[in-house]
Amino acid sequence: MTRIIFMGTPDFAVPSLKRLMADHDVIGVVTQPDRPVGRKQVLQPPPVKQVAIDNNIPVFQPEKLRKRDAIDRLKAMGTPDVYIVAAFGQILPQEVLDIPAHGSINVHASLLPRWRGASPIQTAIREGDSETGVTIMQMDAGLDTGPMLAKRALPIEPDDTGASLHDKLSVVGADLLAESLSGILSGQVQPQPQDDALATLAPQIRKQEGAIDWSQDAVVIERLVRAFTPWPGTYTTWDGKRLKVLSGSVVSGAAAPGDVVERGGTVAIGTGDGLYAPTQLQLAGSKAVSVEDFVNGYGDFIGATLGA
RNA sequence: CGCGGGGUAGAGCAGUGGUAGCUCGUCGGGCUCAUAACCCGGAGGUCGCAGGUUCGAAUCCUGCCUCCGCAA
Repeated sequence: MTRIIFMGTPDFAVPSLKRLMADHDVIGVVTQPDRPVGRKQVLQPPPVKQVAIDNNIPVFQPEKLRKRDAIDRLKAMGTPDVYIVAAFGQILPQEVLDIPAHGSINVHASLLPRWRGASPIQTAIREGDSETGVTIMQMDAGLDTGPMLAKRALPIEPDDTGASLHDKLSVVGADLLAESLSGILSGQVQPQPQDDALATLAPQIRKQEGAIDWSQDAVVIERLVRAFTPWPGTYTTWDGKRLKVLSGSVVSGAAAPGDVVERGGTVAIGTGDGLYAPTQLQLAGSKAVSVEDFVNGYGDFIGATLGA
């Protein structure tokens, strides 16, 4: 039984936490503070906190773990053998990393050193990678720069979305963590330094990146839509209103960027190269509908120009 | 009280005081070698709920329920 304090926040971290609880002694959970969510702005606990509460594990929710008193309170939770971090959402100062005898271990959703940073899953899809995976690493003061302890690859399917890949990787991460933890702690695993020359960065996504630029190639747009599903979503504008593009595919043909045309019975939009045929659309204020329903209701959609 | 848009036929929409309409689907018939094509015809709606104003309300007013976009 290893004594563990777990640090994580969103759904991605939940499978890892659950696996650790099954096999080890999780003496505490550190997660982000409750945040206001939804139109009502109701405070909602992060998913990881909910799991901790359900299992009677003490929870600590520091606003900033770099603050003096936050570190002191963290220490007061007890000294575990190791901190295990999965999508926690805060940068840990060296002082914190060094508290446990075995340091701090991170579960990261990419094949490091590729896609260090906050959005490895979406970025891998967006850039058209054919595979991605999970890396478990010894944390150091840098951003996902520590030596690697275990790695597992996973192909990115043509229909994978940010959501589907997220779900797969969260499970793979939990599995890999569970399988490799004892070997890591016993010193049987040789840490492998990352090759900085191969490093790429997956920075935090800003919502405005979801705005579709129809002058880009259809394949690029198609990947962006999948990568940003369901968050932060992709959109264009039509008739002065925001139009979410929820899914679609690339079809052959050509039209001026942003022009809505009809090709062989399907609705398609012109891009820089090729056509993009949306399958699910959502106009601001109404619910998501198939492109067929959309066109039934808005007869003047075909012939319009989007994103103007 | 963060800002804003909706709830009308099975689906998506139009209709802002005077007998409820469009596209798709559906049913029946026709045309065709054939069709997700085309033509003809039909069924299907207490216009979210409850009050109010009016000779008359989907349409105006009040309250409520509910869906959604932005923001966070």
